Amino acid sequence: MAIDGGQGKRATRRTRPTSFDVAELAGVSQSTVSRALAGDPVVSELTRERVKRAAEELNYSIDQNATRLRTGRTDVIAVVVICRPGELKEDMNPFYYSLLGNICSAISAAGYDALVSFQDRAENLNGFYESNRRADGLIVMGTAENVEAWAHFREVSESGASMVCWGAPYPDQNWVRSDNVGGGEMAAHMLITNGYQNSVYVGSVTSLQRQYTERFEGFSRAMREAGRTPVIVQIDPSLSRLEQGRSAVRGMIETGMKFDGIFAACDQIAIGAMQELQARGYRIPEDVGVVGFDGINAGQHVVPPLTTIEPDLPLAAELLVKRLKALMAGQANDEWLVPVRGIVRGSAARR
Amino acid sequence: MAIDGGQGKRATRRTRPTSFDVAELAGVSQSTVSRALAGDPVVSELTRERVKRAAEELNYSIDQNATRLRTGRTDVIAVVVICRPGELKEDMNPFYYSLLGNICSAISAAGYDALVSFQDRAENLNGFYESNRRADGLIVMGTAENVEAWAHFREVSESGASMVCWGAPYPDQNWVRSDNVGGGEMAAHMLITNGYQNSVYVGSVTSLQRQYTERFEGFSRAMREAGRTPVIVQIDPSLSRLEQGRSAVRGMIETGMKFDGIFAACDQIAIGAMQELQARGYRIPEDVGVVGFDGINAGQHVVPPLTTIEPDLPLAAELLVKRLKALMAGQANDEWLVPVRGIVRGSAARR
DNA sequence: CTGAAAGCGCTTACAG
DNA sequence: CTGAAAGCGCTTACAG
Repeated sequence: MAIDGGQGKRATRRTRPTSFDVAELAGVSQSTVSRALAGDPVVSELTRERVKRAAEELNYSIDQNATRLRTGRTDVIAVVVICRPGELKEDMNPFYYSLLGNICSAISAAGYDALVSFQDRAENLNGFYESNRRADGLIVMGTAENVEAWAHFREVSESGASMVCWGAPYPDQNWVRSDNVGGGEMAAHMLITNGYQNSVYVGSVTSLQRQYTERFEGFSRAMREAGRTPVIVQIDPSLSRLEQGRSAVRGMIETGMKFDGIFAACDQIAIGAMQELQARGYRIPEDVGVVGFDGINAGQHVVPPLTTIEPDLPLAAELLVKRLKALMAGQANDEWLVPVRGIVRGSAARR
Repeated sequence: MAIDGGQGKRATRRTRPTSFDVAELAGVSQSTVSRALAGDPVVSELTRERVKRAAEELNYSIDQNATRLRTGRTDVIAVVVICRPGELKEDMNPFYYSLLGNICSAISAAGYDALVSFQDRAENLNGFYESNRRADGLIVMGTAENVEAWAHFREVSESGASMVCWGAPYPDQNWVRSDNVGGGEMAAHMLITNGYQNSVYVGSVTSLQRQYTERFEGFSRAMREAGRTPVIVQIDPSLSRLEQGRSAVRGMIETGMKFDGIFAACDQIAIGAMQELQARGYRIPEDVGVVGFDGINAGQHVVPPLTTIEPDLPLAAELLVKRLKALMAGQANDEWLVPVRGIVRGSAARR
C-alpha cells in the first residue's frame, strides 16, 4: 500500500507535468516557460534551449484546453457532411469523400485541426461548434435532399457563426461552388461536336441546391446557341443516384422520347443511365453519348469510361478554407468559383 | 466614440455570456446553472426550467474549453489516416474513405467528436493528441508503405497514449482487423469451385502490414488442402495499386507463367490486373478468374463486376471505437476480428 | 529579457 | 436541493 506513494489507483497515470514543473526544473518562471515554448522571440535563445530541454526531460506537453480557454481560439475548423437521413455510412456520393479528403488536407495545411462529422437526422444535427467553442469556423457540405439539415445550418449561420458551404441551397450565404454554368456549356459542346443531335439533361432543376439548376442553365444556353432545343428529364430524388439514372432512361425509352445524348447532373446518375441503356441493348457511344459531372473514381472503371466535367478539387478545398479564414477574420472575400475541366473518355466519343 | 459603449472594435462581437450571467438572470448561483445544464438530477425540475429559459434568452452556450480544462476529458477521438508521402489528396485507396466514414459515424454514435487528419510526411506527422489534451484517444489507419509514419505512431503508442489501429504493422499493439485468413480461404474456394486450376496470389507478403501476409496464409492453406500448390506473385509496392496489378500480370505473362486464376491482395490491384489481362485479349472470367479483397465501390462498375471478399465495415468501425473506449477506461478487450463475406460477381464466375 | 499576478469559464468537493 | 469557493493550466498585460 505504501509502495504507490499514497496515490491509490492513480499510480499508473501520474499527474501530468505542468508549465510550473518545467519552470522549476529549468530554473525560470512559469511565464518564461510559456513564452519560450510558444516561440515568443522576446526570450533569449539560451533560455529557450534550457526550457526546451526541461520540457523534454519531463515529457511535458501543453494542455491545449488551457490555451484555448485563455486565448479564445481553438485552431479547429469543423467540417460537417450532411447525409441523407439514415444513409450515414453507406451509399454516400463518393464525390463527397474526395472533397472531404481535400478539405482535411487544406485545413491541415492552414495549421488547423479538422473536426469532422457526418450528420443525418434531427437527433444528431449539431452545428453549434462555435457557440460551444469547439471550433473557430465551420464548413458544411452534402446532399441537397436533407432539407431539415440545411434548415438547421441556416440557423447556425444566422446565429452569427463563421460558416462556409459547398454548393448553394440558400443564396444569402457564404458559398463556394463549381463553375456549374461553364461545365454545363462544356457538356453541351462535347455532345454537339461529337455529332449527337438530340441531347437531354437528366437531373433535377427543382433541387434545393442551385448547382443542378446552374448545370442545366449552362447546358441549355449552349444548346440554344447551337440551334437546339434544351430538354430536361426530371429525376426522382427519393431514389439512389444510380437508380435515378436508370429510371430516367427507362422513362425516356418507354415514352418514346427521341434522344441520342445525355448530360447527367452527376456521375452516379450518368453511370445508372449507362447501365440501363446497355441493359436494353443500346451501344455507348455509338447509339447514345453520355456525359457526367464530378469526376468520381468509378467513372474511369465503367465501360466505356465516362466522359465527365471535373471540378478542381484541391482548389475547391483551398477556396473553402480561405473564404472561411477571411470570414473568421471579419474580412471580405469573394472567391467562390471553382473552375472545371472536361475529361474526354469513351462514353461520349463517337468514332 | 461614446456610442459603442467604450468597447472599441469589439462592439460587433459582444463578450459572450457566461454561466454567471445566466445565474444572475435566473436568480440562482453559478454552480446551480452548471448543474442544471449538465443534467445533474440533484437540481429540482423547477430550477432547471428557470435556468434553461435564462440560458436561452441570453443565447448562452457552454464553453467546452473550460469544461475540458476542468474535467480533463475532451470527448474527442482523433482519427489519423496515414497516406503515402505526397499522396495526401489523391489516389488514396477508396477503401479507407469508406472505413473513415464508418468510423466517424461510430464515433458520433458513441457520443464523441471525431478529429480527423490525413498525415503523410514527417513535417506533418503528429499523433500526440492525448499529450496535448486535444483528444482522449486515437484511431490510426492507412497505408503500410509509409514506414516513417508507422514508426511515429508506434512511439505515440509507447508513450502511453490510448491508441487502436486498423491493420497490423506491429504485433504488440492494439489492433482491429479483418478475418484475412478466412477471407483468403474463401477466395481460394471461390476460384477452385469455379474450375480454375492454377490460381496465384498477387500481392505483397513482405509488407509491414500483417494483413496481406494473412490473406496469403488463408489462400495458401486452402490451396494446399485442395492439393494445389500455392503460388505468390510479389508486387512492386512503389507503384500505384492499379499499376501493381497491371505490372504483376505483365510479368506473369512475359515469363510464361501458367495461370488461370488470380487472388489479388486488394480490389485495386485486382482491377489493375483485369485491365492488363483484357488489354492483352484475355477474357474474364472465361480465360482467367479474378478475386479481390475490400469491397470498394468501383468493383461493382468494372466489367465484368469484381468478385471480392468484403469486411463488415460498420462492425469494423464499431469494434475500433469499442476497443478504444475499453483502452481509455483501462479495461481489457480482445474483440478485434472483423468477419468478411464473399461477394460473388462476374469476374470469377465461370459458366 | 524576465517575473508576479490576474483571469479565461467552467466543475465539483464541501458545507449547509 | 442550493451556494461559496477552490482550482483546472495556460497567456498576457504590466512592471522592472
